[in-house]
Order: sequence, then structure tokens, then C-alpha cells
Amino acid sequence: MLKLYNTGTRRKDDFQPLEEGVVSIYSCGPTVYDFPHIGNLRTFLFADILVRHLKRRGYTVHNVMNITDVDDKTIRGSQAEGVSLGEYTAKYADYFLQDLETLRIQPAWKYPRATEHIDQMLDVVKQLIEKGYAYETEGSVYFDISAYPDYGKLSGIVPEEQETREFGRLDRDEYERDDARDFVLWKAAKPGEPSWESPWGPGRPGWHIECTAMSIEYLGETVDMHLGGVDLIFPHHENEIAQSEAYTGREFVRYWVHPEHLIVEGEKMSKSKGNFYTLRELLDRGYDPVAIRHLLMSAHYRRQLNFTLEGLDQSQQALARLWDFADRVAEIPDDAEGADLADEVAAALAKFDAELDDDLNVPGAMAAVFELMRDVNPLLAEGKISAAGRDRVLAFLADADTVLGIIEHEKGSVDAEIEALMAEREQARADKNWSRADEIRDELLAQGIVIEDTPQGPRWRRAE
RNA sequence: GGCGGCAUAGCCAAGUGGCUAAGGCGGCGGUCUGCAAAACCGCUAUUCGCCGGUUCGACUCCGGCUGCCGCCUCCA
Repeated sequence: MLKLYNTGTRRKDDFQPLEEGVVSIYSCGPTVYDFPHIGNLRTFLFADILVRHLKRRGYTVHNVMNITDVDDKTIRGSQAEGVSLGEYTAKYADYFLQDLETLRIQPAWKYPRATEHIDQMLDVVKQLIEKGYAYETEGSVYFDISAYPDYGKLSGIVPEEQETREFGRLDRDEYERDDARDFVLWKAAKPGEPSWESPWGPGRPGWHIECTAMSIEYLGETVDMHLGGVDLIFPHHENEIAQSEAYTGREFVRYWVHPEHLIVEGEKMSKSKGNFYTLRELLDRGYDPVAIRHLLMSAHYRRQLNFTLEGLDQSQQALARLWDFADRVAEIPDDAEGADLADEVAAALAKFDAELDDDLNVPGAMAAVFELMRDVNPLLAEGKISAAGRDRVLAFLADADTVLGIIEHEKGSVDAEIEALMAEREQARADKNWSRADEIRDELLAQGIVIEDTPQGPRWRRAE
């Protein structure tokens, strides 16, 4: 049984889907106006882990992630580049999906775009007006917070008009609202902006309405889980609840799940501080995408994660050891005799499952894998593991990796020339011709191949 | 000003009202090796920001303090 921290109840709740065996998940996706940064990617990676865990538990998962392709930033960006909004957002949506693939994030069930669901949004807005929850002013439509008494139930934030005015953070002059706290459902077009026809004249959707419309369109009026970074709790998710529940009269989301942000070198990531990383930049610096995945999942999702370059090196090292372990286990021959490792693997599996079921404790689950490695290693070093034990360990690693996605790796192969050099070196060693053996080793190293002599013969691996 | 979170070894990071405070990286020592490398083994927090309180017992609960961070601006 999965226990999941629910922002809606502020505690860990047992998870039970509405429909037996099927889990519906809506994740707030990116606004496609730039390359995703690693902070964005952490959130999306968490969604991936959650979905993978549910699938491994036997659920059918319908996970939808929206792509916001119309807002101030996308409009500004497309105008700056002198291309159409559609052309501009298509490009960044592609970059986004590529980055997900690079990080081994499994594709969502659907990636709906806001601009492809204008009609559904207009329907919601129209009905909200009919039901008395929204009003039109000068071509824009606003949600009337005073008509929805539950406003603030998710975040605990109910803005006082007095306060917001004092802080001057709500721009009252930009649009005419009855109350500064009311939020926009439909924005009247400004000159030169992309717009769609509506009963209130040309305009474009407000930010929050797309999630309501698309969540209901693909997942129904009530969804099991709704994900998004903590910054979205207020106002985005609060507004989604208000407009959705006012529209349907039903509970919108059963479990609200909010991954924390990451910080970089102990500080908030920002372009001015120069600690703003994208996946591409890190790859250009030579880091392995799997190491980045590992680092991004190395802290519990509800804790801020401190992303550092040193941490990336640490992840790279940890993975190298894990991969080497998996390779050495796989090399155990079929006729090997010894331990079958049934108890060790069972213990690891039990811990792995328990940790993930406890609010997706990925660091704990990874520890289970490393603990098994420590149990198995001494036997492995002495060649005391049976073929059955080998298969059991490999099966566990493969099973664990359906959630973690960090163990599978390319072993690669070497060409005939290198094979020949290795054979020649073995002969030299047999002849105790150490200088020739070392010469060959240096030669191979120059080609990026590290030779390791083991009791079972020489092994090779690629140098970092 | 309002709401919320976090402070655990050199670094990253789990965790619990009392049984040895996970795991990773790094470091040190050792085994193996022709020498290496890798691997393996051992050691590496008598202590969990500080001060009080509750309790038979707190790192774990409560209060205060200090520090850091987030939201209250269409930021994941």
C-alpha cells in the first residue's frame, strides 16, 4: 500500500485510486519558452518515478502532462525571434521532450497543448459565468473569489484585499477587476498578440484554465493525483480548485503532490548568479545523463535538493561502482556453484518496496540496492555464487531499475585489434615479460581502455 | 506583514520516542597483484544547529533562539 503525502490533507494518506487498478495523474508541465533547467527536470523526474512505481505495482496509469504554449513569455519570445507562436513553441516543446528522453523519463500517456483545447476552455468559462462564479469586464473574464467560500483550502492562503493592495503586488490597473484577488480566466487581446474568438471578443486563455479544461477532458471531473512544483500551490493550484469545483460541483483532485525545488550550491538557482544549469550545458561539460538522473533523485522529493557539481561527480562514481557490480555478477558462468542468495535478495526487495511505498523514499530504496551489493560482494570476489544466485541478483536489479532507471548501462565491446593486444599481453605476462605487458597496457590506455587483471582473467573497461 | 519548510559526519543524504543513527562520495589502513588498476575487507557522527520543556528515556514531541530556503508576482 502506497502512502503518499497529500498537500490537501497535510499528512501521509494511504493511496487508493478511485477506479480499481487505474490511476489518473495530471502533472503541470512546462511553459515552452526556453530550455528546461535542472530544477524543472527534477520535478518531471519525480513524476516519472511516481508513475514507474505505480506501474510496477500493477496499476494502469493514465498520466497527462500539459504543455503550456501560450502565455506572456511564449508570446514575447516568439515576437523576439520573429516567428509565429506555434513555430516557436513547437521548437521548445521538442527540446523539452528530448531532455526527458535523455534523462530516461518515460513518455507520459498524453501531452496536451493549451492552444489545442481553446474550445474546452471557453466552455468552462461560459458555464462559470452562467453559474455565477465569473464575470466579464471589457472583454476579459474573471473568477469571482467571493462566490467560492472554500477558496484557500489547499494553500491556507486567503489573500486579504487590504494586504495585497499594501504590497502592491496585484496590478489593479492592468485589467478592471471587481476585487484585486479575482483571477483571470480569459484575457482580452492586446494589439499584436495572438488571439482566439470568444463570446467576449478576441482574447486568449488565462494560465489556470488550461489545466482545468484538459484534466477534465482526458481524466474526468475528479483525478486521483495532481502534481506540480511547490511554487504552484498558490495561486495556480488554488485557482484550479476554485474554477474546477465551481464548474463541476465535484472534488477536483484527491491527492495533491508537490515536489520541492532544488537549489544549486546552497543557493537559489538564478541566471544572475551564474548557477543556472540546463541539461545540455551539463552534458557539454561531459557529465553522464544517468549521473544527472541519479543526483536529481538522491534526495527525497519533498526536500530541497542541493545540486552541486561535486555531487554530480559523486553520483558518477556511485554509478560506476554499481554498473561494475552488475557486470561482474552477469559474468558468473552457468556452471558456477555456491550461494543462491535467496535471503539476501528477499531482504533487499522487501526494503526496496517498503521504502518506495513510504511516500516514494527513493534514497531509501537506493540504499536497499547498495546494501545488497555489500552483501553480495564478498561472495562475488571469492567466486562463491551459483548461477541461480546470479540470476536472482540480476532479476532484482532489473526489477528495481524499472523504477530507478539508473542501473541499465552500455557495456560496449572492443574490436579485434584490442582483443589481439589483450591476448598478446596475457602471453607476455605468462612469459613474465613484464616490460612488454606494461607497454601494451599503456597502449590500450591511450586508446581509452583500462585493463584490470583479476583471478578470472583480465577485464577491460572504458576510461572516464 | 501572512503562510510553509529545512538544519544529521569532510561532502551528498535516509531515518527513529528506547534495540548497532541507512546508503553514497571522499579519506585512512589492509587483502589481492609481477607492478598497477579495479574490486573486496576494516576504520571514518558516543552524536543529530543552540537553549529550555514534556518523558523513566528525545536526535526523534513541545516552546524559544539562530541560520538557510520557498510561496504570497502567469516560477517546477
